[in-house]
Amino acid sequence: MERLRQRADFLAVANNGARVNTAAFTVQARRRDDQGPPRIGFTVSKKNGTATERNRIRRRLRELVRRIDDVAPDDIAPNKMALRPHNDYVLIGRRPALSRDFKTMLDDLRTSLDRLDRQTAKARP
RNA sequence: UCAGUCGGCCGGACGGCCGCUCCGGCAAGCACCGAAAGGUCGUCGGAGAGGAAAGUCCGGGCUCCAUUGACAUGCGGUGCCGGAUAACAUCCGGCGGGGGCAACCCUAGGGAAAGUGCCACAGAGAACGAACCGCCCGCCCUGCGGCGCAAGCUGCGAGGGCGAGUAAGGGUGAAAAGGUGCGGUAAGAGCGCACCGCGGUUCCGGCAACGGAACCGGCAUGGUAAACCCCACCGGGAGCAAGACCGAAUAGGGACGGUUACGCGGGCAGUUCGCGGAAUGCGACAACGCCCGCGGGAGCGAUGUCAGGCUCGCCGUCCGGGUAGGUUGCAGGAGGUCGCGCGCAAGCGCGAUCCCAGAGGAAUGGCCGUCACGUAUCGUGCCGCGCGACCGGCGCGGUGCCCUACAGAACCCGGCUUACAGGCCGGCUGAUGCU
Repeated sequence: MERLRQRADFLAVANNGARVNTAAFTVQARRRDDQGPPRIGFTVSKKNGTATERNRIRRRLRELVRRIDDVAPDDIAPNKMALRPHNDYVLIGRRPALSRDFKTMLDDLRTSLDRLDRQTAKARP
């Protein structure tokens, strides 16, 4: 996956306004005006714990993003769940991400992405 | 067997599926991102967190800046001795002091006769040596007793007063001016003596810290230096966000060219310079900049003219600095392992062998399975004492829980400190039992 690495990119996504909260993380999204693949960044601030715990949160979030395309339930159209190209996403980790069930978090991410899609569709008619 | 003490080590294992980062080989289109610098994408093989990676408390390497050298002063640090080391506040081996039956542990351990300060409370007294209660002596008064007819004489483990002696005892304190004992004395006192302590000298042992012995001195020097201070030794500053290279967009700077398109005057500034003992004094200077004024010019309002206003250069090419960003520094090192030698040891030397993380919004992971370990509980077998109950120990089986503590490299090393579930190994000491 393409990663966001520069501070300016993170600020751009944060200022876009499209965001969805779940128990374990917050998702922010921003549409770019180019033809590149989706890019994603992770933010886990210091208030979430020690360096070891923050590492673990980021790794589980990263694994979520990697798995999002793999196994889509049959009852939902797969292209609706995936990360969209020419979009930037930022996942902000929270402390429950340390211990929350992995499959539950995967469902969380799917519904969040779905809601983000509808938000951005509403925002730019 | 129990209790203790010291040292060392490990810090889940194996497997499956799907991934991440780096290195090396091969292959490489000119595809993708970017204005550029540069980065991304394939395949095969290999490697990929710790004992503390942590705190950032010391010591170095490395980098840049500063620096003629030496001395002095200031500031900071270190502080028994010897050794190890690149260096250290570290380590090793000793010494002194303190604690423990012992193994062993603790120790910021120079100087208090250079000077200054402080020593609360209690207590009479806390430092140019004190005298409260006492003890003792002398004198006087009172009291009591004896002798005497009386005046008086005389005695007293009695009371009081005055004067002198004393520091043994009591009491206060963290500490009371050497300690204990004997002698001595009116009572006492290093006043004398013995031992201990202290100080000095000499000798012996030791590289040294220091230890031992002999002799001398009657005792002089209270404590506090993590109070100031004194002495000895050490120390430039900042850090990989160091530093090096590449380098936009935008704004701003310079040069040249084009365009008629700027010129002049004054003021301001300041770790500046000169004069001066000095001033807020006098004088000088100024690239760039800021302000004011004068003259000229250009542009702007639908257009022309006049008056007034506003703005002040524009275009092109090149150059330099520098920001975002990129690359590098950045993984072969005071390196690991093994062997031999030297050393009590810390460690050192020689030889062989190995290459062992390198991210950058930060790789080393996610989801599972099996097993081990631990723990709880249930069932069952054996042992204890002949049996039963209870209890304890051991074994087997089932189930549940934890399915693992502290914790994540960030330029690199040597240390220190702090955190840590559970476990393993070894040395030593004490007590007890058996032979």
